[in-house]
Amino acid sequence: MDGMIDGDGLNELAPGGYYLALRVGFAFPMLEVNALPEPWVEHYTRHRFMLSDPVIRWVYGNTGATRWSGITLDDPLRILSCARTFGLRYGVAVSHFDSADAALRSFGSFVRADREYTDDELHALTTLVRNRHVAAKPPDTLTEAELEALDMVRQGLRLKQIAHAVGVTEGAIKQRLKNAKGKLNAQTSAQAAALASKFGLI
Amino acid sequence: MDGMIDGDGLNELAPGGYYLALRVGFAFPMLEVNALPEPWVEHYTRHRFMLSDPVIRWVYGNTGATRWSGITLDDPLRILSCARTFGLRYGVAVSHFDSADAALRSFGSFVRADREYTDDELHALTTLVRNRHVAAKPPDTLTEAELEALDMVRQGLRLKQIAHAVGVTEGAIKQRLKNAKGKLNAQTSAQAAALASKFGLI
DNA sequence: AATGGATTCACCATAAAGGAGAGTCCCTAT
DNA sequence: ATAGGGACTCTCCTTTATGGTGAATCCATT
Repeated sequence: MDGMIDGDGLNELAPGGYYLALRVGFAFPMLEVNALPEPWVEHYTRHRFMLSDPVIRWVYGNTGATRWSGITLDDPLRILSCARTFGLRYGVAVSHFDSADAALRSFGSFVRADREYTDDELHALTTLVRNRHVAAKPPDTLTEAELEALDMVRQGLRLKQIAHAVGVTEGAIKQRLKNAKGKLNAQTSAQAAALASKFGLI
Repeated sequence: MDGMIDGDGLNELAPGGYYLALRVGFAFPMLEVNALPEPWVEHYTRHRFMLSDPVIRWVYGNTGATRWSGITLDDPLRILSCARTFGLRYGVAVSHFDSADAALRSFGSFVRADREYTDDELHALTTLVRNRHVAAKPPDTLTEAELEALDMVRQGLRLKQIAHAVGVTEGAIKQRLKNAKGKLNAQTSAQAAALASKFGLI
């Protein structure tokens, strides 16, 4: 339903579930993918584990990859052992930090129940997070006029209304939307507006 | 540009800026509004203050409202005094927890530079966060068929393609989208899809 | 001065979206 | 049982969006 494809073996690398937070800025990520088991998500949410979670604290304080078992931060709420009771036994945390790119971070947590992760898998997951981080980068080539038109489409205005509000002809708005669709690789204005919104461009 | 209106006096209550995270679930909110001063946002982001920020830790551990000056949690990175150097002098933290509503929390941080907040203002901000929390609640009356159609609109499919993929007539898809627009109070399918996406419905 | 890019606009044909109305199916409350 | 209500379906018609083509303008770079 989501249209997300698994071209990078994520389902095989994390058969027990995973969590991805891509392009975290001030506090929260532009894109969040939560494929952890629902019971654990429910329990984690209800107990507000995030700020105490050693995995979260590790990815905020480090760059690279580590097995959960290699995290030496204290765990007063015993969140990691609690996770095991939900079947989340072996895990890897990956943190990617791209200082050149607006200080945006991406991180992921990956789980399997059968055995500890290998060094190769750690490396593969590091690469995966980096690739997803790059893939989630929004295009920066859209002009102000194009973004303005997209934003008004998102708000439910018609081309005629947009043209009148902006003070140009309807043809100009069409052209702006057409350009925007091309740059966002979108088939329709609705998709382009949704993409621009998801990317935080509007 | 965003269409957000200030019908609740937020600009007067927080002349120095504010931050709102509405309907926080597993880790991240459905809606984030960051109206803090840009230099502070930049500094805060680059230093990854969030997990250490006593204000964030307070809202995650409490319900209600407090002045920043009344937060007794330790502040090893001296984030609050650092904030003062950016002009964020007096602040209020509000945390709203609605256990009856899927364990979703909302919180906000509000700033003014001229004087400490009054009790009345604390109360007003508490009400404001609760109202915003409720207002951000997505409608739950959309049917599966309607959400399916909206999701395919968001992905850039045409009505004809949607109808063919789903196995119904184009007219049926139009009706589903019409119903969805009514329920979401949207003028166009593009707006409806963007709204449903923002609400996390699709 | 020339090149290229971005923007703006017009015109036309076609495709898609939107609106009104009515019928069917199914579940529920009277 | 039966009268609603909601979801779903469909048709007919109107309005709107999209795609293609061409062209003029403005601007920064070469």
